[in-house]
Amino acid sequence: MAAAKPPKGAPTSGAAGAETRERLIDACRACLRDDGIAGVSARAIARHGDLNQALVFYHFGSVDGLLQATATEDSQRRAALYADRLGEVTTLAQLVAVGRAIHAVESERGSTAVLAQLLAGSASSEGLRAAVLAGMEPWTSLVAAAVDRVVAGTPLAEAAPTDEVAFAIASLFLGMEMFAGLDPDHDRAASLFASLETVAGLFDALVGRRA
Amino acid sequence: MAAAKPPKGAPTSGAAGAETRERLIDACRACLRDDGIAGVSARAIARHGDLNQALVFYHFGSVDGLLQATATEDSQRRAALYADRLGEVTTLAQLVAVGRAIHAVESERGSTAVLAQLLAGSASSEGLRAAVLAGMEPWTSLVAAAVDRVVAGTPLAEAAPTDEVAFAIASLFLGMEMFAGLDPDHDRAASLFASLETVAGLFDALVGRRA
DNA sequence: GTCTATAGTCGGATAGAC
DNA sequence: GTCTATCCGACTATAGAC
Repeated sequence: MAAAKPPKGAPTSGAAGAETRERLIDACRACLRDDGIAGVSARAIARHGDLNQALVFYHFGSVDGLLQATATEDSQRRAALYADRLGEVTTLAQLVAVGRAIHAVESERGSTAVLAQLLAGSASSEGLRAAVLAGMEPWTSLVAAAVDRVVAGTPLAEAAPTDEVAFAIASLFLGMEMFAGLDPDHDRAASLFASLETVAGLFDALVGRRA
Repeated sequence: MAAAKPPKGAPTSGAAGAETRERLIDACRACLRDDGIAGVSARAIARHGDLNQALVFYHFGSVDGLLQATATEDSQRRAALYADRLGEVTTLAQLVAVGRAIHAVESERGSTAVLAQLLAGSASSEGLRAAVLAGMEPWTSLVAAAVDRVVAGTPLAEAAPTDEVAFAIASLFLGMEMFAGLDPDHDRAASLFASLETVAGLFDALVGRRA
């Protein structure tokens, strides 16, 4: 319920401490990916990174603080990594192609699964909820801008406000990943993207765009 | 990790026990909705339903057993409730309208949020994973059949295999609900459905359908 | 079938040695 | 900054009274 309260502001400034901080966040990611939010604890995280349990509290004040830091760092990494590619999108086919590529990478890394678990955890932590929400904003802005360019000058520009489409795309990614965890055998997302590319091609042709 | 193992098969057959079973499942739902999977415990569930903590173990063998029973019952309820309406869908506009109605009801009840939490929890419980997966099947079949009727005779019949569209729709619902929990102030799902109805109208007109 | 009581375990968090 | 040791509360699960 309480936000992160490290002993004194940010206790880490030296180089040694900064590396430990990173290792803790990495371990937290791995723990979320392998065991889910329900399996997270300071001890479980420490086991995943071969670290000492007390370090969680020294560097982040609480388990919740570490989860918040993980959410923040993950979303910054994502935005930095994909800003360029999303910025170049001008057709639906390109948007779908970029989406497919991003999904492939993030799914492989398990990053979307981690986000899903953080979201689930935000039901019981106000601070985590705020951190995840703040982290989503730059991402959805990027997608919204891309959608803006795709529909510009088509009849859909009015019908499908970009915020909503960006929201739909983000929701789709997240939901797909949650279901993917259920049944890892067949990768439905991959075949869905293949179908989407066909539809996107039809759409672009319809509105007179070329890739 | 272990599946449900009630003391002896199904220990409940009398009427009194059956009611307690229901109250436990209701309390489990409420607990998942309010606190998320990370906040679930036999004690927390008991508090939500004003019940005794030991009853969880008598009726379901373990907390995980109760979560599995909740997943199963919830999906049966959902399928029974919406089979009729989905069965009558033949246009995209109808499908979107039914989707909007279902989302409104389920979102209000918190049922989709409960499903999202159960899915998150299935990362750490093989038994729960199986229960949720089994519960999804009748539902996706219904949606797939509806999509089948919608695209029959259009160019999309080839491009968008119904299983994938059903998967996409289910994913979208789930993802939307998870994000909705982040930011309950504006209901993005509602405005998205409004936009979708416009697009659906365009599509139906394009393929020569009328609602 | 439901309750109280309790054994045993695990996790959050801190104190203090190094 | 990192480690060990530890307190304390919450949890799962069971035994046994009612």
